Amino acid sequence: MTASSTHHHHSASPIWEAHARAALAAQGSRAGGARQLVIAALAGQACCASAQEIHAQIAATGGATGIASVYRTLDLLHGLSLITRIDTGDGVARFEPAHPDGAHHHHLVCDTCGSVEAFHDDALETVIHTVADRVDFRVDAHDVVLRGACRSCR
Amino acid sequence: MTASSTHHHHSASPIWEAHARAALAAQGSRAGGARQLVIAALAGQACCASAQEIHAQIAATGGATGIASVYRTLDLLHGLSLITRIDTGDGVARFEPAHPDGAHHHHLVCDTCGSVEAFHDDALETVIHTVADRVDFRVDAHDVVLRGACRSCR
DNA sequence: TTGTTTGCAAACCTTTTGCACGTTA
DNA sequence: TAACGTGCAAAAGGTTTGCAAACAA
Repeated sequence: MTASSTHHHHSASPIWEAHARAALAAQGSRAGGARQLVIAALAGQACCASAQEIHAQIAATGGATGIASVYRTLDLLHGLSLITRIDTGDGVARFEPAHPDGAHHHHLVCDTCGSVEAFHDDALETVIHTVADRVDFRVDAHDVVLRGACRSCR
Repeated sequence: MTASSTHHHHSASPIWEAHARAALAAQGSRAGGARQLVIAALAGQACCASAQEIHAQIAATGGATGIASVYRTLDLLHGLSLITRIDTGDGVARFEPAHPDGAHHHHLVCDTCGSVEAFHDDALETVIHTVADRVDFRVDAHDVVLRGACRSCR
């Protein structure tokens, strides 16, 4: 049994939040207000979210942040490999926490309604590592996106 | 022997070009000038290309086309599944001919120089189909992007 | 002729950047 | 205080759309 379900594995990551804060501090970054809000929003999301969505969610919880700070924080976190960037094909970048243990999932994107679900598959990971070893390329990361119709749109 | 090399499989597709033209005609579309130029440019490309690149290449070969017509044609072709859309992660959509026999490849993207190479792997295709069968989602297409550093940037 | 396609320009959206002000350590 | 972070507004792409002229069938 190599495959898990498509259910989300977590809807909030206090562990990741602490990890991210520590990594930033260790790197010499300061703990500004906008930065904290973005990290908290990322930690609280179930799957990937765009910069605009994170900005909106911060506003919805009473926070106030410039959109530029959201983009700058995402850029900073991504540069430190604290978040993963996902392109679901609609021209908008989405992000989600990158777990320190390397655990990650891939995405099912509905072409009709645009919803995104997560899935994980060990056999898929194994094959990708095999491919990564044989190509003349140093592979640091990989993305797999399955497109089609979700349960409700099907 | 399940895996092929990372070399490009074709640098021009007259077969695809005829196929695309026939599909458009069968569907009632007219053969306008811009449309022909975009189809010819797609047929002649080795791997995926963005709308802007296709537009530039048409200009380079003496053609003249409005960028809007390039986007409209790409949209039309994509809607008929005559081309595949690839997102390499830089926020620009890229396209390449979709072969009628379903043959396709995936991409290696260099995070340093942005170059894109193609690769194919049968085991990867098999695993993806297995995953597609088990998830609660109708999977119509899939994309795999491996990121890292190409030979020259490594 | 008649509906389709095209080109231009303007509009849209996401993302980036310059710069002055506010904040952290 | 000295460097860093933030917000605003403007700029920079890429992509889409309205519309009148050009064109294919």
